[in-house]
Amino acid sequence: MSGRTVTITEVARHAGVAVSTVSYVLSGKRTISAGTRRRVLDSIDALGYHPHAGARALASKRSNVIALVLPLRAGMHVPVLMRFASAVVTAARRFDHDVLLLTADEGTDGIRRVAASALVDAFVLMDVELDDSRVPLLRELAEPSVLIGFPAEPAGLTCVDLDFAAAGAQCVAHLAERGHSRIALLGAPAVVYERGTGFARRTREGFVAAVAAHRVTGVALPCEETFDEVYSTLSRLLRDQPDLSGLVVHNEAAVGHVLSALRQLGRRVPEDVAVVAICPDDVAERASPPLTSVLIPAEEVGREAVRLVMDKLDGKPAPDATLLTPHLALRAST
Amino acid sequence: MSGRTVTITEVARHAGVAVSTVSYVLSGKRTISAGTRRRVLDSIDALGYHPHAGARALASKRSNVIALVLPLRAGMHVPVLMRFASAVVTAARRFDHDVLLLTADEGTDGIRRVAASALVDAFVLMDVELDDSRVPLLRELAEPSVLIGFPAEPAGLTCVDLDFAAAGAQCVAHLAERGHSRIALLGAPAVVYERGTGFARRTREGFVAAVAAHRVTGVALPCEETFDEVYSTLSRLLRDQPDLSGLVVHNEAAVGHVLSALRQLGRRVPEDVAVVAICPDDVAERASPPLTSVLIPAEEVGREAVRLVMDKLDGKPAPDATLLTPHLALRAST
DNA sequence: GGGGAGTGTCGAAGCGCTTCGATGACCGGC
DNA sequence: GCCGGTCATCGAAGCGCTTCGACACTCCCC
Repeated sequence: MSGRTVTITEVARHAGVAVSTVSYVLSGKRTISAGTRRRVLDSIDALGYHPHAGARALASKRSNVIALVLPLRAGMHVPVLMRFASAVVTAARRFDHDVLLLTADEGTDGIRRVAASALVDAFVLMDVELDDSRVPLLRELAEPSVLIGFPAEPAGLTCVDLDFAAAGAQCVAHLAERGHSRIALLGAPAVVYERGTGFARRTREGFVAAVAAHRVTGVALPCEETFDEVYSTLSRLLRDQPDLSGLVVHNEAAVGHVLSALRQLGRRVPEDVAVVAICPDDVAERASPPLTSVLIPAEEVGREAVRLVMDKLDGKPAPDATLLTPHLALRAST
Repeated sequence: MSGRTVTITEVARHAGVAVSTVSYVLSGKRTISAGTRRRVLDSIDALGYHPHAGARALASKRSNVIALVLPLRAGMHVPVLMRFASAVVTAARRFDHDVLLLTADEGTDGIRRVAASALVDAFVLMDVELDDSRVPLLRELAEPSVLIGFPAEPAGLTCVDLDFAAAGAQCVAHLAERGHSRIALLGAPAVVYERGTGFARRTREGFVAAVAAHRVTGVALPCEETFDEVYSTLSRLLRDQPDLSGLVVHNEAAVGHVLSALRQLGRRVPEDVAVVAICPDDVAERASPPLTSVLIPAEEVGREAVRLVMDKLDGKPAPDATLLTPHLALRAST
């Protein structure tokens, strides 16, 4: 099979109709009688026809490809990124679109280039930061875009993310309900807060607000990702506050170290210290003990981002902000 | 700026030349006088011209896009995958190509579809397994492809990977030189070996061969990824072989647990047990103590894969197998 | 039983680019 | 001073598709 590539003309000839009729069968943009449609569809499959993407893009001014733009900083959050990416591809396919991968190496030029060359119809940006250099460019582009994460000035943009403030608050509420009155948040490395990464700050804000609301004592600390740093942070914390009994960990890479360090400091989980994590499910499940956690719903975020960008492509209005409700999964650590 | 999109016709008019001349300036396929070239290039920049990707693909039968096909199984190896992906994109850009991301969800149909629709010119497959359903399809496609990893029957295919057998052997050699005569390999979870994943097996083979060659005692065990499993495997191992003093860990997810478990079993690293890991650099560096490791050179593999696929696109011959030499980085754990 | 409103289908004109053959201008050799 | 050969450039023919206007029917209402 597949000697040469099959064109719409051959399909038309095979089905005994005009080329335009085949096109209309495929696009559904004009009514076609059931009989003709059948014949055309049969010919399509008999010949193994696939429309030529370039020709289609040229004639229709739509490439049916969206760009997925990777974050500026590699190294953070990595496994989650992969799940986002995979979710975005899967969701895009459901709208009959493919996904072009763009890295930050090329910076804003890459975005400009693929937009200008009509390679893609729209953009999904992952892991947007508060002060993101790609954002101003997006504003002047004709192509629609959706951001995963929130920049400092999100007005007029379409952004999706987990509601991290609610996630932080939910962890506090959970620990408070369990009777813990002195708790701590171990967050991202200090540099991440300084850089102004939105999700880290928002979690902390949610934590702080909930601590006040629930009338418990809580302290939020940044947390480096080496065992030694985690160990010393924790031992200091437990020395200063011996009755600390609840811990919220929002740092995927440090989760394992936190558990090891507690073990080594002679604290049992959950008997002495209850631990809630904000991290992907697989990390929480693989920990020992498995962690009660607020999962980062990568699939859901990816799917939602694609849905929004498709709405915008169709000219439908899209809400500026979409915050996905966090869900707490109960496991052995609380 | 950028009211409407600029076409080659407008560039030609602006520069006072024919459309074909502009095209030849861009492609270099015919000689153009220096003066004309200059004028054309100036016009291109003045107008901000970018060739329309679809039109170009239609006329030239080349899309300048390659497909990057994600592995069938998600969840394994994840951060490394992301680095591969990023390396592939960066390398592809150097050849003026973009990268389309394909997931396994769509299976072989996705590959067939993008090939038939001329969306991509070539394929790079990540994390190929011994018995990979995508391989037979690739063989019948006209588009060139390169595999990262090795299937069971690689004849006639172009494959790239780290030389895992050499990596396993190198770890053994390193430990043997340091005077360790009783060592063990903690590998991937049992299911990974059963599934026939190439890199896991090849590391083990390299380990076993090197153990014999260096006349040391060595045992290779699969290794699950929860702390409890790691702990019990290790404690059993140390009970049965109290003088075991060298450990090779080829399981990114278990690295942290191995160190915690050793700590908890009262063995110091490297004083009591020397540990070598085969894992990405960042994992080795973040461990405590930082691990001597054979790094998985994601960037290099990605770059090499792209280079090979571009050679094939140009009709140049490409070697069937490319094995990248492993490099051992000395750190505190041995 | 003639006019208007749908239906279903066709033909042709592009979309923006590459590429092939043709054409002029210019050169050196006789 | 005319001929063959480069060199630089042009014009036009597609590439495979979508879309627009036109056309031929059928149906129904007055």
